[in-house]
Amino acid sequence: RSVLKTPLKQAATSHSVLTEIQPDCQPLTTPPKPKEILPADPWTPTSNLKMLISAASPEIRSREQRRELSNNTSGVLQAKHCLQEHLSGDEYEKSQPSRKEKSLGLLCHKFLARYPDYPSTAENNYICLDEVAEELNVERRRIYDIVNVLESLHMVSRLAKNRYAWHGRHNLSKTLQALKKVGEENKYTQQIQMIKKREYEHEFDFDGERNEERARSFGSNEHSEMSFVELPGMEFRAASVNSRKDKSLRVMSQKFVMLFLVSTPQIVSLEVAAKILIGEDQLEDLDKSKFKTKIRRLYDIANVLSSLELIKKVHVTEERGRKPAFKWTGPEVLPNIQDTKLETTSTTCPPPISGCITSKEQCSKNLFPSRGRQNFTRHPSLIKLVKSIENDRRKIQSAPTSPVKISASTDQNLSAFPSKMAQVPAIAKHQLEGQSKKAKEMKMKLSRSALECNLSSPEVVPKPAPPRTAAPPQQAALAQPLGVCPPSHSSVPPVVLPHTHSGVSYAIYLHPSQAHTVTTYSPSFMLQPLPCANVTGIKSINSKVLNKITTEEGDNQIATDDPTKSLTAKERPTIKSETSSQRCLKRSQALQENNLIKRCRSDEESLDTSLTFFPSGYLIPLTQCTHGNKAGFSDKEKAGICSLQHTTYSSPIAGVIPVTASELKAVNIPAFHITPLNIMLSPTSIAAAPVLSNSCLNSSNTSSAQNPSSSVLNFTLQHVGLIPAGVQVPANPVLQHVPVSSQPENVSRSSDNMNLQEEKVSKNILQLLDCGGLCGKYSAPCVPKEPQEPQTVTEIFFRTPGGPNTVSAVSANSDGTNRISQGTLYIPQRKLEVSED
DNA sequence: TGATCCCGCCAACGT
DNA sequence: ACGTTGGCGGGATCA
Repeated sequence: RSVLKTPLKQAATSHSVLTEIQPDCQPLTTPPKPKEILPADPWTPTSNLKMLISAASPEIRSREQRRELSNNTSGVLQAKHCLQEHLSGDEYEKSQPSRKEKSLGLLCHKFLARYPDYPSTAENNYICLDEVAEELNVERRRIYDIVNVLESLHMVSRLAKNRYAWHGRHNLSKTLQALKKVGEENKYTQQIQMIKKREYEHEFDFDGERNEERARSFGSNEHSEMSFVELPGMEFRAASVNSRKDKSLRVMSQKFVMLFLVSTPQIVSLEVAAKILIGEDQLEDLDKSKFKTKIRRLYDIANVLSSLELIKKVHVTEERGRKPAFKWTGPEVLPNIQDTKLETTSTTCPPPISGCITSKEQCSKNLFPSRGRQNFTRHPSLIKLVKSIENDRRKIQSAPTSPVKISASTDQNLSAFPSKMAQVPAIAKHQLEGQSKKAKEMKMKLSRSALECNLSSPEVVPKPAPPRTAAPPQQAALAQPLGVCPPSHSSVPPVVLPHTHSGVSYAIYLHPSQAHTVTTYSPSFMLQPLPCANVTGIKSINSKVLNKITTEEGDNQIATDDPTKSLTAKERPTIKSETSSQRCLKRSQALQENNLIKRCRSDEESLDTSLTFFPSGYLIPLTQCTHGNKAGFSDKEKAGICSLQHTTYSSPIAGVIPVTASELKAVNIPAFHITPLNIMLSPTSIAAAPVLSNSCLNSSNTSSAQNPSSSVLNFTLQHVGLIPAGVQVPANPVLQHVPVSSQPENVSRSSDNMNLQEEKVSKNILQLLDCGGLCGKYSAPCVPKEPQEPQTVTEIFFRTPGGPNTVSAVSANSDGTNRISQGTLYIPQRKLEVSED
């Protein structure tokens, strides 16, 4: 196997070049293109690092090195250090390339070093694959691996053959948001849970039934086909050029990223990822070879993502042993973009049906074309939902907490938006990252104990979270770390809160994932923009799979860690900047309300349901679109994305269904079985908690908004009576399970039970919804006919427009009473440990 | 050994 | 037909 293929150009320069050592930064052998490098924010630690790396010799080999590299600030220094040492000492050493020196990760670093993170729009950042390959002395094949992954993040886009455009991280936050959304729609969280559970149960499938059942339940298989997720601004370019089926790396990369974004701990093991990625297509024939191949590919992707510092390798230790996994170290992704503000906002809603919607849809349609026939049938599996929401501009005070820092930096997020703001220093980002890193782990351990207590009732002390004050956020933050119950709560005894208002004024949006087969594109239900800006979403997730499966992985445990970290650094970021940025966006001011658009795919199986509550009096069902099965989203995905930009959308079809709480009841809501939670709520009480925050789409860095929102959310919830005072809902988005016990004493009950209950609940809810006509057919097929038992628990998420900030669980009793567990968020866990390295 | 993952054959695509 | 992409999996390295 001599060199057959190597392209001419490259052939000449052997990889030997790589080996060469350059003491200094100056890249001798591989001259980086100066021009490109310059533009970006040279000064960020990262950039420096990159420079070093690029210049540096391959000497750097040990993992430590890599790690260092990935680390931000400190990393730079260390890296230097290391480099120097190595150079001097080891030069003679194995000149041979050593595998590591040829690693994709290193290559990727070099590649990235060539381009600025945030290229100015002015200059044209074109990438010529040939040139790059040549300069980096690698086969072009390798470059493809890198570029494909970058493409998946929209950091580059193909312009033409052999030519790509470099976008850097400008689109990153948007992309991540989009991916997160899609991931949620795909129910990846559930899939993950399921897989974990299976493993846990011993892979043996004795209980084929169950597995099967589960599998179907979330229709994991089907989902899979989703295709490449496009970003609004970039779609065309990319699409135009890429006709090839995006099958693997690109899509796989996106999916992989999605897994991180939807996982609470944000840690994904390769095994799980591989299974999910495979599983989608084909159910269970986990071929060994296939699995192996998938893993290989995942490593390739992971290497690139690691170079981007989006993930980092860790090991999850479970009962079974250590498993390789990766932890998300990238920016926190704001759940959405929407936001809402509160009461004030423009009451004027944008026209529900207005053209925007249509345009959007069309957009989506256009995008989807490639996929082909699948669409036709009612099975628009393709349809995904898009929630778009944007808006907000002024977020009231919500920003409160956000102090300073970010102010200046507009952040990448901004960049997402068009134009011209391109160059924002990434500094803020770095800062955030750096902060985040710090102590998470330690905290986690501490917090871990807290986790144990699933239910505790919060003490009575109500802590009013002032909607707008800054202070609250902190609390929220604390709570979040675990995602579970905040320590404080744990000790607290369950209290039942009277739900104060059963105010009529809230609307509930449901988007059952599969609710209807939507013939039309439109999601079966649309949200109407209500006068009130705020919207809170409640999502019930079918816990069937989820809950039961306690995570086998350390994820849960890990959760502790992450949250902590996230709290510290990330949340901080102010929101203000965002605001500003946003205003730039659309003038859709009127539209501001968030909109959610979701397409539903009629997946019978899927059980998810999400509810969004609006403070308005309307009950509006949303489709959740889990988009369907296989078809997922095709390139056209973008449609969804597009939606983002539009502030409001109303579903073309469905329109709004006004329902008052009472009506709701009438509708059968009673069916809602909510498990006995600590708090009782009348159905009506479920009202939405108005949330303030949020918003800004692309605002600042990473995570920011959550605190404020969470605080607001908490406040709201408390106010509304959904949660007892004093209870804080974690800001952390994603799914959280809340254990609910019918009786206080049950607190200690096993998770399993809880899970069961939850499942039931969800089912009940679904049924209920179905009855109400909210869910459409969805329930029947999906939900087993089990009689509802009084105690079931469902997870419900309260989502602030800004993001999935908070979650709380709500359970319903057959008696029609709704209760919310107090602040206890339960996350199933197993003892897992995550170790870096 | 198992975890990683480099290497490059070769098929699908594009032009 | 030839060049570009990139799926795929053998098998070398690493840990």
